[in-house]
Amino acid sequence: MISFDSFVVTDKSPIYMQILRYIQRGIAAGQICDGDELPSRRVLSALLGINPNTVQKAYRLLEERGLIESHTGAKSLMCLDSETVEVIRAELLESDAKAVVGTMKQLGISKTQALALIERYWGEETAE
Amino acid sequence: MISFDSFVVTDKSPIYMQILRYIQRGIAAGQICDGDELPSRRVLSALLGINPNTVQKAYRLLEERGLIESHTGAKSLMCLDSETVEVIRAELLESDAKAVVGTMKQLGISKTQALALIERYWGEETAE
DNA sequence: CAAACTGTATTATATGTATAATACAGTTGT
DNA sequence: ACAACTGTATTATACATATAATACAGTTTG
Repeated sequence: MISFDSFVVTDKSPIYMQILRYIQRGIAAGQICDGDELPSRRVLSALLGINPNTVQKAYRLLEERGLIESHTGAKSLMCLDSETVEVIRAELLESDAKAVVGTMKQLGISKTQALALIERYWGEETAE
Repeated sequence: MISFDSFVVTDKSPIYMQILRYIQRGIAAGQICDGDELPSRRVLSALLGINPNTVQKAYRLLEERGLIESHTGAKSLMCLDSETVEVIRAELLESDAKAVVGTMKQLGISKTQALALIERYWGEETAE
């Protein structure tokens, strides 16, 4: 069963989009795998304190992207192959990197300063 | 006169928020200074191809934050002191750094990998 | 079988964002 | 003074997001 423990709604973007991204990041990080069971619409909505329709909207998008399989009455399952996982991972990495480079450049930060800043905010990550 | 040449509406967030951020980043980068003249609501809306009311909403927020001064009939001017500029700069840097660190960590990237990725996407920035 | 769960669909309501069309008061430039 | 610009305000409309309250069909489980 996919966990939503670390899901938080701080963002101002639509909740159904945040759910979508949460799943995609889970896939990219290898925490969410093919065949994994998703919480039901009602259960997840109760868990997150949001409307079932909002969860449904997110799940519908995931299905349209071919990432999950849903059938009336049955539980919804993740539907992934290794190629899909790699594509998602690459997409997320690229968009993240581009975003940070873009905003930092706009602030007039040098590459060295940017790297130092990120290193500092990485915090107590010791190993690696 | 403050330039909006490098302003683009790609983001999904509200346009008036994007205008707000654009100004704030300009302030932080030192491109926008105290006393600078803002384009009028009508002119900027025509320039960006959006509704005057949307620009007004952004300008109103800037005024509520004390960053601009507006008076009926008169042109709107930036209203900044060095302390304000530093606060804005620090806020933007912190939120950007936190955002990228958060998302990269969620993807299970190591600090070294993250730094390498950013360095790569920084592109052809030669000096510094 | 029957109860309790699934997914799916519909209708209504509220709010935020954006547009459109005006209107009016104050300032600026000729 | 007068025209052309400013800022500000109002009303109406449209769309996206989110909630609420149901309803129904299919499955899973005891």
